[in-house]
Amino acid sequence: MKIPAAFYDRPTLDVARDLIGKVLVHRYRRRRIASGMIVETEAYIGAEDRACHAAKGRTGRTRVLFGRPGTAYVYLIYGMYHCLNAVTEAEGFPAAVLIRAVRPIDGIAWMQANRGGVGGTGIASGPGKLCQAFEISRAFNEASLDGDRLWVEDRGLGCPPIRSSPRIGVDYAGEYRDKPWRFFAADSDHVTRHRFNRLGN
DNA sequence: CAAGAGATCATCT
DNA sequence: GATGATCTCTTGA
Repeated sequence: MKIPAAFYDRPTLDVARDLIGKVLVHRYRRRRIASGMIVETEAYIGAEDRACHAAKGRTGRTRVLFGRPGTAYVYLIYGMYHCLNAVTEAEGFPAAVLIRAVRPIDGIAWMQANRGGVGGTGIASGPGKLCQAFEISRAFNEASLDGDRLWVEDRGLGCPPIRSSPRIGVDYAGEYRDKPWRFFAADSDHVTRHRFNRLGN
Protein backbone atom coordinates (compact mmCIF):
# COMPACT_ATOMS: atom_id res chain seq x y z
CA MET A 1 0.00 0.00 0.00
CA LYS A 2 2.73 2.49 0.99
CA ILE A 3 4.88 3.03 -2.07
CA PRO A 4 8.48 1.95 -1.43
CA ALA A 5 11.61 3.92 -2.28
CA ALA A 6 12.32 1.63 -5.26
CA PHE A 7 9.31 3.17 -7.04
CA TYR A 8 11.21 6.47 -7.24
CA ASP A 9 14.48 4.88 -8.39
CA ARG A 10 13.42 5.07 -12.04
CA PRO A 11 13.36 7.58 -14.91
CA THR A 12 11.75 10.76 -13.59
CA LEU A 13 9.22 11.04 -16.41
CA ASP A 14 7.93 7.56 -15.58
CA VAL A 15 7.64 8.41 -11.90
CA ALA A 16 5.87 11.69 -12.66
CA ARG A 17 3.32 9.88 -14.80
CA ASP A 18 2.86 6.98 -12.41
CA LEU A 19 2.27 9.23 -9.42
CA ILE A 20 -0.99 10.43 -11.00
CA GLY A 21 -3.74 8.41 -9.29
CA LYS A 22 -1.65 7.64 -6.20
CA VAL A 23 -2.61 9.08 -2.82
CA LEU A 24 -0.63 11.56 -0.72
CA VAL A 25 -1.21 11.05 3.00
CA HIS A 26 -0.30 13.19 6.02
CA ARG A 27 -0.92 11.74 9.48
CA TYR A 28 -1.23 14.72 11.80
CA ARG A 29 -1.89 15.00 15.52
CA ARG A 30 -0.81 11.37 15.88
CA ARG A 31 -3.97 9.78 14.58
CA ARG A 32 -5.76 12.00 12.13
CA ILE A 33 -5.43 11.52 8.38
CA ALA A 34 -5.43 14.02 5.56
CA SER A 35 -5.18 12.60 2.06
CA GLY A 36 -5.75 13.33 -1.59
CA MET A 37 -5.34 11.71 -4.98
CA ILE A 38 -2.45 13.18 -6.94
CA VAL A 39 -3.80 14.76 -10.13
CA GLU A 40 -0.88 16.92 -11.29
CA THR A 41 2.93 16.58 -11.30
CA GLU A 42 6.00 18.02 -12.96
CA ALA A 43 9.40 16.43 -13.65
CA TYR A 44 12.70 18.22 -12.99
CA ILE A 45 15.54 16.24 -14.43
CA GLY A 46 19.25 16.69 -13.87
CA ALA A 47 21.78 19.50 -13.85
CA GLU A 48 21.22 20.17 -17.57
CA ASP A 49 17.56 21.07 -16.98
CA ARG A 50 17.76 24.79 -16.39
CA ALA A 51 14.42 24.74 -14.59
CA CYS A 52 15.72 22.19 -12.08
CA HIS A 53 17.23 23.68 -8.96
CA ALA A 54 20.20 21.34 -9.46
CA ALA A 55 21.14 23.40 -12.51
CA LYS A 56 22.87 25.66 -9.99
CA GLY A 57 25.03 22.78 -8.84
CA ARG A 58 25.29 20.99 -5.57
CA THR A 59 24.59 23.52 -2.83
CA GLY A 60 23.19 23.43 0.66
CA ARG A 61 19.69 23.63 -0.73
CA THR A 62 20.00 21.26 -3.68
CA ARG A 63 21.95 18.59 -1.82
CA VAL A 64 18.78 16.59 -1.20
CA LEU A 65 18.14 16.36 -4.95
CA PHE A 66 21.33 14.34 -5.27
CA GLY A 67 20.29 12.06 -2.44
CA ARG A 68 18.21 8.92 -2.02
CA PRO A 69 15.16 8.41 -4.25
CA GLY A 70 11.91 8.53 -2.32
CA THR A 71 13.04 11.46 -0.19
CA ALA A 72 10.96 14.61 0.21
CA TYR A 73 12.43 17.86 -1.12
CA VAL A 74 10.51 20.79 0.35
CA TYR A 75 11.55 24.38 -0.27
CA LEU A 76 10.17 27.86 0.28
CA ILE A 77 9.17 29.73 -2.86
CA TYR A 78 8.55 33.46 -3.26
CA GLY A 79 9.16 33.91 0.44
CA MET A 80 5.77 32.54 1.45
CA TYR A 81 4.78 29.21 -0.07
CA HIS A 82 6.22 25.73 0.10
CA CYS A 83 6.57 23.17 -2.68
CA LEU A 84 6.70 19.39 -2.15
CA ASN A 85 8.83 17.17 -4.37
CA ALA A 86 9.75 13.50 -4.44
CA VAL A 87 13.42 12.87 -5.20
CA THR A 88 13.87 10.41 -8.08
CA GLU A 89 16.48 8.33 -9.92
CA ALA A 90 19.65 6.81 -8.57
CA GLU A 91 21.53 8.48 -5.75
CA GLY A 92 23.96 10.99 -7.21
CA PHE A 93 21.70 12.00 -10.12
CA PRO A 94 19.74 15.16 -9.19
CA ALA A 95 16.06 14.91 -10.15
CA ALA A 96 12.62 15.15 -8.58
CA VAL A 97 8.89 15.23 -9.22
CA LEU A 98 6.98 18.30 -8.03
CA ILE A 99 3.60 17.28 -6.65
CA ARG A 100 1.39 20.11 -7.87
CA ALA A 101 -2.19 19.20 -7.05
CA VAL A 102 -4.41 16.61 -5.40
CA ARG A 103 -8.12 15.84 -5.21
CA PRO A 104 -8.85 15.85 -1.46
CA ILE A 105 -10.16 12.60 0.04
CA ASP A 106 -9.74 12.48 3.83
CA GLY A 107 -9.55 15.42 6.26
CA ILE A 108 -11.20 17.86 3.91
CA ALA A 109 -12.51 20.13 6.68
CA TRP A 110 -9.02 20.38 8.20
CA MET A 111 -7.48 21.20 4.84
CA GLN A 112 -10.09 23.80 4.10
CA ALA A 113 -9.41 25.47 7.45
CA ASN A 114 -5.67 25.43 6.68
CA ARG A 115 -6.51 27.21 3.43
CA GLY A 116 -8.28 30.04 5.18
CA GLY A 117 -11.72 28.74 4.31
CA VAL A 118 -11.13 28.12 0.63
CA GLY A 119 -12.82 24.85 -0.33
CA GLY A 120 -14.08 22.93 -3.34
CA THR A 121 -11.71 22.52 -6.26
CA GLY A 122 -9.42 25.23 -4.90
CA ILE A 123 -8.22 23.38 -1.79
CA ALA A 124 -5.06 21.89 -3.28
CA SER A 125 -5.04 22.93 -6.95
CA GLY A 126 -1.44 24.14 -7.00
CA PRO A 127 1.84 23.32 -5.27
CA GLY A 128 1.63 26.17 -2.75
CA LYS A 129 -2.02 25.52 -2.00
CA LEU A 130 -1.34 21.81 -1.56
CA CYS A 131 1.37 22.41 1.04
CA GLN A 132 -0.83 24.92 2.85
CA ALA A 133 -3.74 22.49 2.93
CA PHE A 134 -1.60 19.59 4.15
CA GLU A 135 0.55 21.69 6.51
CA ILE A 136 3.69 20.63 4.71
CA SER A 137 6.65 22.84 5.54
CA ARG A 138 10.40 22.48 5.41
CA ALA A 139 10.16 20.37 8.53
CA PHE A 140 9.54 17.57 6.05
CA ASN A 141 12.56 18.36 3.90
CA GLU A 142 14.74 15.25 3.60
CA ALA A 143 12.08 13.05 5.19
CA SER A 144 11.55 9.67 3.62
CA LEU A 145 8.26 9.46 1.68
CA ASP A 146 7.44 6.08 3.17
CA GLY A 147 7.67 7.41 6.72
CA ASP A 148 4.94 7.38 9.34
CA ARG A 149 3.93 11.05 9.11
CA LEU A 150 3.97 11.67 5.39
CA TRP A 151 3.83 9.13 2.60
CA VAL A 152 2.39 8.19 -0.79
CA GLU A 153 0.27 5.08 -1.12
CA ASP A 154 -1.52 3.08 -3.78
CA ARG A 155 -5.22 2.67 -3.07
CA GLY A 156 -5.89 0.90 -6.33
CA LEU A 157 -7.74 3.90 -7.72
CA GLY A 158 -6.32 3.08 -11.11
CA CYS A 159 -4.70 5.38 -13.60
CA PRO A 160 -6.95 8.14 -14.96
CA PRO A 161 -6.46 9.49 -18.50
CA ILE A 162 -3.32 11.63 -18.41
CA ARG A 163 -2.39 14.67 -20.45
CA SER A 164 0.90 16.53 -20.61
CA SER A 165 1.92 20.16 -21.15
CA PRO A 166 4.92 22.42 -20.65
CA ARG A 167 5.80 23.13 -17.04
CA ILE A 168 4.36 26.19 -15.36
CA GLY A 169 6.46 29.18 -14.38
CA VAL A 170 9.75 28.26 -16.02
CA ASP A 171 9.92 30.81 -18.83
CA TYR A 172 13.56 31.50 -17.99
CA ALA A 173 14.65 27.91 -18.67
CA GLY A 174 15.83 28.35 -22.26
CA GLU A 175 15.50 25.21 -24.38
CA TYR A 176 13.99 23.43 -21.39
CA ARG A 177 11.10 25.89 -21.14
CA ASP A 178 8.85 23.98 -23.53
CA LYS A 179 9.59 20.40 -22.46
CA PRO A 180 6.20 18.67 -21.96
CA TRP A 181 7.11 17.54 -18.48
CA ARG A 182 3.92 18.48 -16.68
CA PHE A 183 1.36 15.69 -16.25
CA PHE A 184 -2.23 15.99 -15.11
CA ALA A 185 -5.44 13.98 -14.92
CA ALA A 186 -7.41 14.99 -18.00
CA ASP A 187 -10.80 14.75 -16.31
CA SER A 188 -9.97 16.42 -12.98
CA ASP A 189 -11.30 19.78 -11.80
CA HIS A 190 -8.65 19.92 -9.07
CA VAL A 191 -5.65 20.77 -11.26
CA THR A 192 -3.95 24.15 -11.58
CA ARG A 193 -6.02 26.48 -13.68
CA HIS A 194 -3.75 27.47 -16.55
CA ARG A 195 -3.83 28.22 -20.27
CA PHE A 196 -1.59 25.17 -20.81
CA ASN A 197 -4.56 22.99 -19.91
CA ARG A 198 -6.00 23.72 -23.33
CA LEU A 199 -2.82 22.57 -25.08
CA GLY A 200 -0.82 19.37 -25.04
CA ASN A 201 -1.91 15.75 -25.04
C1' DC B 1 -11.59 35.94 -18.97
C1' DA B 2 -6.83 37.94 -18.99
C1' DA B 3 -3.22 40.52 -17.22
C1' DG B 4 -0.61 42.79 -13.58
C1' DA B 5 0.94 43.96 -8.98
C1' DG B 6 2.27 42.94 -4.43
C1' DA B 7 3.43 39.98 -0.58
C1' DT B 8 8.00 38.20 1.62
C1' DC B 9 12.47 35.51 2.59
C1' DA B 10 15.91 31.51 2.12
C1' DT B 11 19.43 30.91 -0.81
C1' DC B 12 23.20 32.04 -3.63
C1' DT B 13 26.42 35.72 -5.84
C1' DG C 1 21.73 42.60 -3.66
C1' DA C 2 18.89 39.62 -6.86
C1' DT C 3 15.81 36.03 -7.59
C1' DG C 4 12.15 32.83 -7.77
C1' DA C 5 8.95 25.32 -9.76
C1' DT C 6 3.16 30.86 -6.22
C1' DC C 7 -1.16 32.85 -4.82
C1' DT C 8 -4.65 36.28 -4.29
C1' DC C 9 -6.72 40.32 -5.34
C1' DT C 10 -7.77 44.08 -8.47
C1' DT C 11 -8.57 46.16 -12.83
C1' DG C 12 -10.36 46.37 -17.38
C1' DA C 13 -12.19 44.61 -21.76
